[in-house]
Amino acid sequence: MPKIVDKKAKARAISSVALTVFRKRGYPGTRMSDIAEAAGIGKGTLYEYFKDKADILRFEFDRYFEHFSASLLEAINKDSRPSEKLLALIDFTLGHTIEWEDHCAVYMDYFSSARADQDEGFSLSCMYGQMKEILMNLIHEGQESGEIDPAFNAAALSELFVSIYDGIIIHRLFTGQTVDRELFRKTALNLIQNGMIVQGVMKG
Amino acid sequence: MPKIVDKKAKARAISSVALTVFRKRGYPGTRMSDIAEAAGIGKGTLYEYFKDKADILRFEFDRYFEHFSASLLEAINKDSRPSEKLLALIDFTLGHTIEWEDHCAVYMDYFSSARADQDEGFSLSCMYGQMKEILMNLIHEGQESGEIDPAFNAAALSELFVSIYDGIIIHRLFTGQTVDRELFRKTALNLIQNGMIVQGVMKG
Amino acid sequence: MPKIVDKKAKARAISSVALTVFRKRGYPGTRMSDIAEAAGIGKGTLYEYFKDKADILRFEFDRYFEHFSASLLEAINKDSRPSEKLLALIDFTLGHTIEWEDHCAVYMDYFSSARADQDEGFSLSCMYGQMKEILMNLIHEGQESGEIDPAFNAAALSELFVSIYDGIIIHRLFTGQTVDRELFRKTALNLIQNGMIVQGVMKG
Amino acid sequence: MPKIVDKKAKARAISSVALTVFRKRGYPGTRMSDIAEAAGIGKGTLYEYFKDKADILRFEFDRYFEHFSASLLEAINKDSRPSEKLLALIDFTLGHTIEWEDHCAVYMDYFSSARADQDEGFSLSCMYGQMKEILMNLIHEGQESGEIDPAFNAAALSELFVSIYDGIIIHRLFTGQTVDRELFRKTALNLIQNGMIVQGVMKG
DNA sequence: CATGAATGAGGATTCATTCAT
DNA sequence: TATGAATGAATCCTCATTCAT
Repeated sequence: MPKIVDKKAKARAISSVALTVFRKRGYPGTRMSDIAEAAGIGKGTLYEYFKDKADILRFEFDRYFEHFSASLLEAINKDSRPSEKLLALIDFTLGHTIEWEDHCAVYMDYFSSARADQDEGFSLSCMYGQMKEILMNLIHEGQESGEIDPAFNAAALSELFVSIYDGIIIHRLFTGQTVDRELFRKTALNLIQNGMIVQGVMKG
Repeated sequence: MPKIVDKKAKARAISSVALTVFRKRGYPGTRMSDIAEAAGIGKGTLYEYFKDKADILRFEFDRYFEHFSASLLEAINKDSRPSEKLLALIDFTLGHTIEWEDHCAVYMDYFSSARADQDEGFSLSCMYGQMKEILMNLIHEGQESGEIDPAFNAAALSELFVSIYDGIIIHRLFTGQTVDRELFRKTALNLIQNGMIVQGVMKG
Repeated sequence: MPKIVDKKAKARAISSVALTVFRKRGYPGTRMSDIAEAAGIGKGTLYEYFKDKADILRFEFDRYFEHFSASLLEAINKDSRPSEKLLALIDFTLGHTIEWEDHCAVYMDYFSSARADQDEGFSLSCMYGQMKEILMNLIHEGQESGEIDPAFNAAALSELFVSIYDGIIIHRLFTGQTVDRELFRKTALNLIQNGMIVQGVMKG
Repeated sequence: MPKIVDKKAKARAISSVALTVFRKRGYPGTRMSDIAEAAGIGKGTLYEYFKDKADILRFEFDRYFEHFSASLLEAINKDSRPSEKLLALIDFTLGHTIEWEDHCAVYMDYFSSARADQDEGFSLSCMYGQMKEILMNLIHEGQESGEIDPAFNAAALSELFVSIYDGIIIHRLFTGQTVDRELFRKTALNLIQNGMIVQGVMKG
């Protein structure tokens, strides 16, 4: 009678430990043995749960992304106006970088390693594309309803938002946090709100 | 009489080639032999001009940083008002990411994977620190003169600007460019300008 | 259940093989792959048991030194008179060079070329210092009790003995053995005995 | 009209500088560029005067050995009795290690590298053989004339003398000098004299 | 299932030697 | 003759992955 274990659960437990190690040492700087040691299991055991090193990263990234996607829709649908939805979305992403801070490091690691593996053309545009799509639609709607300054190019603006999201993550990764997170979040939101929203309409 | 070579010039030529290789293959994914081959020289020759792999990057980084610092002051000093200076500074950095695109991409790549051994004399925090200092001073001045919305926390705002700078670079690294650069630059500048500047004062 | 290996025993087996390779090819001339091949294992496996090349030697050196130190005290304490102890000590060291011939040869080889980086924890001077200390004390005692010719300077004489020890080893390394070892040992002992001991007292 | 230089003289000047570098860094630890730099010439120039790195060492060794051989005969022939000749010879060699101290380091380096180069059988016995031959003859003569203790095996004793010579050199190389050289020399000579010479005969 | 011992491909770096000038 | 720029063979060491137990 084989020992019965919840493979899924153990995989999650392992990758969760791995995440903290990745966070500390960076993905390329982390050895499989580091992970095994931190998880208190044998090196070989890792391969019972994951195909290879990248697979651990991928697994944890997927968790991150799934949660992100699911929560995103929820966050948007609370509000009704396009501009409100848009701000809610942005606020959500900023909050998400705080809540899933450890994963954000992985997020960067994931892209870097993915880029390195595939000589050319590993395009993340598909993943980002989804996000930009949502943003663009909201911007368009907001511009049509007069809530958002029509002077903005929707594609450029949505790309900017995604870039800001990435930037906040990586800058924190590089320098650590120097400013209080919630203050930082509010600052960012204010800047975007002031910069984008047509005041008369919002207030009216 | 020996062959006479302009060592400085050749070092620059090599590191310049190396940079494009780093861009294509990523820093960790680039072998010294790749660089040598691309530069049309022997592997050993690299070590006549550079201490090690990181030294090649450091060399280009210095060039980048020197140019950045020098141009920055120039860009700022054209204008007189704090808010104008601030916008000029932001505009300059955005333009700089376009002009030095390869360098930016490679640094992001390097720093996001180096983490573990970030002590080799790449003055990342020094560069960011300097930048934030300048930003904060301008924001403060602008707030005192009433040009910039006093509701903003200067430290948070300057960190946000630097984050946006990083974000633009890394997002481009991940996805390539999907939006016209100049349009993108203008969009970012507009958002920041609208979001931060007190209109009455500016127009007055 | 993993393969269980007596790491200590395997390390000794490997280093033991390595020693013979060092002896044959010289320390600098021995490649890690030579050792691996001779030991019938993979190159990487060496690093499971030893930090680096020098560590293999260090391991054998420790074994040698431990055995040397332990046996030394034993050899001395059999006799009671200082002069007898001294001769026993010298006799012991001469015998030791025969018994541990390979080790001796390799150390000479190592130390005569290492010079530049003699800081890695080979306690050469410590070993010599200890030895000279013991020798000097015995000589002094012997001189006080009238067994040893008081004309000798104790420090110089003990340094001479250690030099002879080194000389016997290195000469054998260079030329191989041309004279029967036991005869050689006896000759050396006689010379020293005759040269140092005050006859009247010994015989009396 | 070519620049006329005394090739021999320049070679000697170079190898003389090289010697001091070898002494300091050891032969394997000395780079050709180190020598060139110390000699104030270009790296390539070394190859105008020497076939390769080993050739520089060999050159300097030859100088040493030639001087040694020539002076040796001189030293011996001053005295007439075998035992006096023998002691003079030993005294000469001891003095020689003091006078040619720098070369002694090279002497060891030379043998080590020679051993490393030739997988097997690089036998120094020919060189040492000459020395041992002389020693053995003197010992035999001394024993026949009753000056030297007939209990000694001449071959073993002469090998011992050569070993002591080597030992003094290498021990000094390892540990530096701790005892005054002249005192050390006298001590060694006394030990040998007392140990070997039949007193009655010498004095008689 | 679990393990960790074994592996070897892979890469950075060194340095004696060559050779164009 | 003198040079030093260029070279690439050679070697150490790392670490993801495999597999016998």
